[in-house]
Amino acid sequence: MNALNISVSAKLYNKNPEETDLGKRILSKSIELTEEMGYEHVTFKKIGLAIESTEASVYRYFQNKHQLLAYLINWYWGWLEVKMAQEFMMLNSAEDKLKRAIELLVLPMDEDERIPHIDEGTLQRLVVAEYPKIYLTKEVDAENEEGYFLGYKRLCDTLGNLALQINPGYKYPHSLFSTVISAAQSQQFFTEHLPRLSDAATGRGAIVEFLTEMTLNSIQKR
Amino acid sequence: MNALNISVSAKLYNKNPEETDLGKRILSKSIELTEEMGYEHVTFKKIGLAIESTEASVYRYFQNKHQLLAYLINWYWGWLEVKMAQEFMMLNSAEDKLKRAIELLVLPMDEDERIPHIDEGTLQRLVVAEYPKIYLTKEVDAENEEGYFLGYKRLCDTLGNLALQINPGYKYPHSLFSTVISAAQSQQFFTEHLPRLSDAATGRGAIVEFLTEMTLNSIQKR
DNA sequence: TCATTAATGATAGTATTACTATTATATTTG
DNA sequence: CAAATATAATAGTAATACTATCATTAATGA
Repeated sequence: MNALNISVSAKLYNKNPEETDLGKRILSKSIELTEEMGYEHVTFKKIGLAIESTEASVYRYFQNKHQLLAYLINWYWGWLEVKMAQEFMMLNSAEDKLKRAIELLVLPMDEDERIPHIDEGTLQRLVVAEYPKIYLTKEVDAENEEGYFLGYKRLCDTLGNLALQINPGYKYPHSLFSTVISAAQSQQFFTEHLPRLSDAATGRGAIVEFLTEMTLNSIQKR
Repeated sequence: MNALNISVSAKLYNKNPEETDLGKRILSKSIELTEEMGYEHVTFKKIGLAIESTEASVYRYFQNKHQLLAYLINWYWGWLEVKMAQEFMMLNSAEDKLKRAIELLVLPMDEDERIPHIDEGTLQRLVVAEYPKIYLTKEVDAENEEGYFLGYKRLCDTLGNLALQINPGYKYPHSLFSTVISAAQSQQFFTEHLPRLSDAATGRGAIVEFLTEMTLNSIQKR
């Protein structure tokens, strides 16, 4: 069906939403609703209403709101990795790849027409506003074993390996890229809502520049 | 009474908890409970029980759980600033001050005996596990106007100004320190729960080193 | 010292949430 | 066509996040 399929751990759903029409509508509408009213205000009842079905139907696909959020966020990281892999083919140096990766983290996304039920731009804004909520819980260790955070980890590894290509002696590739990915999100949020916590009044370009400088200066042999 | 008083915006409480015995017990126990069972599982009813009073009493001090969390986190940032100011007096160079600031962000805190109703070590762990939850909401703009995030902003400014002493031309002091403060928290969390997202198996010393390098390499004129 | 006020305790009640369960109906598949 | 499966419709429950009321106690001040 789809030319493109993003893999998400089977522990992140009850029933695979990518396999049915109703499932896809759940994804589509829950992205919309969550971005619009914020995770705390979303309920399965509201999603049921939005997909013109019922609460019970949503529960057949996801155990609860938290699992649904984890699914969406993992889908996003998975999708970003695919995007990056595509773009990296056209680049030669690890440095160029890292620079482009940072742009992909920060710049607005346009819709991928191969996946009509997911609006990547809206999903990106959702991730900016909600991503830490999937791991900042007391259930983190149990959920970690279920693979709730694989998307983030993989992305971190990928970027960390690029850093090691530039400087094999760099000691903190994982820390650096968990920091950079996280900062990419929070700087977007701060620029919009808490501008005193950023210097990006001029927009996303400044965020990209800040992160790129920070990344390369950290890695560089000296 | 107290030799030391941390100032927290009056918008962060209904009735000042520092002024009464019951208020202090609320602070003390809610820190304990939140750190222990996680923000999501805390209720005012449970806090009421823990202070041997009632739900209604807790509501007299704080409008809701969210405001209470914001209070605690602001108190923490305020207290960190005081600590830093104290320690900075013994240091001369801006670079030394920054280094020490990063240590204070990451290393475990010991109890300040002047404030017996607040266990700073427990509060620090609470902040590590919960701090983004106070701003990642749809109410962020309204709460920002009420001063819910002043503690974070002030700390960011203070550290940003130190950076500007080292390099007055540095373009991203706010972005850098909101990133560093945030990374200080999340690296502690990752080290404990999602170790693939950090390289600090050796402990907090490695986090300090990572952050210090990243900070100084970013600021340095070159 | 008494009267007033303020703080707290005890209890009840409400709307919403986060589910679980049941049954009926439609659709698909073998 | 029979059987299995997916979904829709509905009901029900325990917990949560409050709001409200009233009684009791403690503190204050004339």
